[in-house]
Amino acid sequence: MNVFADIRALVMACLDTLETAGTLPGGLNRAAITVEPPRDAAHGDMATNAAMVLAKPAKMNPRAIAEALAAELAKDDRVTVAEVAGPGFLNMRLAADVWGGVIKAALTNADYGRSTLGQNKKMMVEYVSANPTGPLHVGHTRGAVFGDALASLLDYAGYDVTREYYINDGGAQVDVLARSVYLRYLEAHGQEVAFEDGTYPGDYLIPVGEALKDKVGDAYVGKGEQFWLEDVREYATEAMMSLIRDDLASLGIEMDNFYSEKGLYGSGRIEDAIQTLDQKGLIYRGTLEPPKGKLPEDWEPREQTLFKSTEYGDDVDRPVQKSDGAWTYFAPDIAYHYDKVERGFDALIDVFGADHGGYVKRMKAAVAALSDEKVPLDIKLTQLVKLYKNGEPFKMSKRAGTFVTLRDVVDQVGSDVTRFHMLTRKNDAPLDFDFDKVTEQSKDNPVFYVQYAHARINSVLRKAEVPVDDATLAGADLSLAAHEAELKVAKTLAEWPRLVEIAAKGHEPHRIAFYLYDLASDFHGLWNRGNDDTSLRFLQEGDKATTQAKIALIRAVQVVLASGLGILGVTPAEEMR
RNA sequence: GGUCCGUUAGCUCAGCUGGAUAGAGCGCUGCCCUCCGAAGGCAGAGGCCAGAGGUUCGAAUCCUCUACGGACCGCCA
Repeated sequence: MNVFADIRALVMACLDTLETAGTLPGGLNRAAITVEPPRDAAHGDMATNAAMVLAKPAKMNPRAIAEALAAELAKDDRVTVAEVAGPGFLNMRLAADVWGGVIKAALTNADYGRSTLGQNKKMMVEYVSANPTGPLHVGHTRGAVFGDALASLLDYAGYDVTREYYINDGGAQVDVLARSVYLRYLEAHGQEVAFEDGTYPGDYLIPVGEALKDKVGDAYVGKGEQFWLEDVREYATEAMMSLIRDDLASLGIEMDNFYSEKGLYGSGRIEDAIQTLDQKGLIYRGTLEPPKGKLPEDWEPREQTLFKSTEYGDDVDRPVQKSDGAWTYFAPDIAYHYDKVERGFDALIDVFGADHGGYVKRMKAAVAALSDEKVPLDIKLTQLVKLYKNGEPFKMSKRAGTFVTLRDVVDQVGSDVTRFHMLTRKNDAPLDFDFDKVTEQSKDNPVFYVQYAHARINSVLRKAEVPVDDATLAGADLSLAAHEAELKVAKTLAEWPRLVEIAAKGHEPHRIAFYLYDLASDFHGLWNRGNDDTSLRFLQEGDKATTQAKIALIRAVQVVLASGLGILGVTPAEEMR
C-alpha cells in the first residue's frame, strides 16, 4: 500500500480518460508530472503539477487542463476535494478512510514500506575495505555504518544486495605490517627494538608478535627478511582481518564476502582486465605531464603503461604499470571491479573515505569501459568525523598511535547510538561526534528521541486494558481516531513507502534517520496534546472501541519506527533506562 | 594550476532531484507543569538560501563565472 503511488496512478488514469474524450491531445510526455504532498498542508493532502507541465505541449491554458482533470479526479471515492490553485496546481483532499487504510496496512503487514523498486536486481555495496594493517578507527566507522545502512536500505527497496569488503593485502603496506609484527616478535623474545618511520608502532601488534612467537618459537630470530617476510605477512594480515571482523561485529556488521587483492596477483586476472581494456584501444605507452602546483622534489618524466581514462570523463590518463613494469595500485582495482562486472551485478556502489575523492573519476571510467557503460558505478564518499569530548575537540595522532578506534567509540556509547548518530548527516558533509551529546537523554538528541517514542508506545500498550495484538487492532473502527492531530500522524505514516524509495534511489540512508525523527516528533506531539485535551489520550477509559482505534494508530507508528531503525541497524528500545 | 565536495536563521543541520508564504533542533524572549511517563509543553522573534549572471510558467534546487572553507592531485597505498 502506497498512497502516493495509488494517487499518481489515478492521475494518470484520469489523463487517459481526458485523452480518450479528446479534451487533451494524445501522446504528451508525462515524465515531468509529479504527485506529491504539498509542502504546506493547508493546500491539501496531495498535489500535482500535471496541468502546468502539460500546458505548453498541449498548447492549452493550464487552468483549463487543471479544471478538467479536477472534475475527473473528483469522481473517485478517495478524492473528496480537487481544486485548482495558483498558476495551475491541482490540490486534492483525500477521504479519511484512505488514512485508515494506511494504518491497517502497517498493522497487517510487518513489511509495510518494503518496496519492489529494485526488482531484485543484483547490487553490490563495497564498503569499509580498510587496509588490513590495524584496527578500524573512527573514520572507518562512518563508512562502515553508512555502507551497511545503505545496503540494508537497498535490500528493503527490493534489490538483491551483496556486501563486500576488499582486502588490500597485496601492496607495500602489508610488508610494513609484517616488519612491524616482526619487531614485536623480537620484543617478545626479550630484544630491544626501535620503531622507525615506515613501521606501525601501535600496541595492538604486541599480542600478534607474542602469538607469532608461540607459533614459530625462535625460528625467525636473527634471520633475514627473505626467510620470514612472506610467512609473517600472511600471519599478520590474517590477524588483522580477524581484528577487523571483530570490530565490524561490534557494530552488528556482517559482510557477505571478503575479497582479497593478493588473490588477484598471479591469477592472470589483472592481465585479463588490462587486456580487455587494451582490446578496446584504451591502453598505451606514454608519459604523463607533471602534476601542477607543488611538484614533488624528485619528479622526472617516465614512460609508463597508461589507461585512457580521459575517454570516460577523467582529467588525465592514469598509469596501470609503474616505469619498472610492476602494477600500480590502480591495476588490481581495475581487475577487482572487472570481476564485479563479470559476477553479473547490475549496479555497483563503492563507499570510500573522502581522502579517496581523487579516485572517483578513474574508477568510474574503468567500470564504464569494462562494462561497455552497462553497469553503473556510484561512489559515495564519507566525509571526516570530528570528535568532541565535553564540547572540546578531541585530538588524535596517528603517529603517536593514539588514534581513536571504532572499538573506543562503540565501547563508550554503544552500537545503536554510534550508528544512528552517524546517519543523521549526509555522507558528504562533515560530521561532529560529541561523546557526551550523543548519549544525552533529552529531546536535543535524535537518537534518544526516536528510541523514546518506540519505548513510550510500548508503555501505552502495556497499560492498555484492551487486546493489543495487531490482528485485533487492524479491525478497529479508525473513524474514532480521526482528529486532525491523529490524521497528521497517519499522513506521515503514509509517506513511509515513498520515502524508502526516494532514499534508495538517491543512495541516501540519512533520509531514513530524518524521517524517523519526524515521525517520532509527530507522535510525541500527539502525546503532548493529550495533556490539555483528554480526548486525544490514547487510553480512553470505558471506551474500548475508541481506545483500540487510537492504539492501532500508535502501534502502526511503532511498526514503522521498528522497520526504519532496522534499516539503520539500530535496535528499537523496548523501554528507556 | 586542476579535480571533487561544501556554503541555507546567532549555532548545528534538513529541504523529497524544478513547485505555492524556506523547515527542524539548540540558543534567545514570553507564558505554562496536580493530567496515559513533564528525562518537559505552548507561543514568538530571527533569512537577500555566499555573490553575480543565465535557463522557464516557476530556481535554495539546473548551467556559467566569482568569493570563502575542506579533501585530493606522478611510478604512495
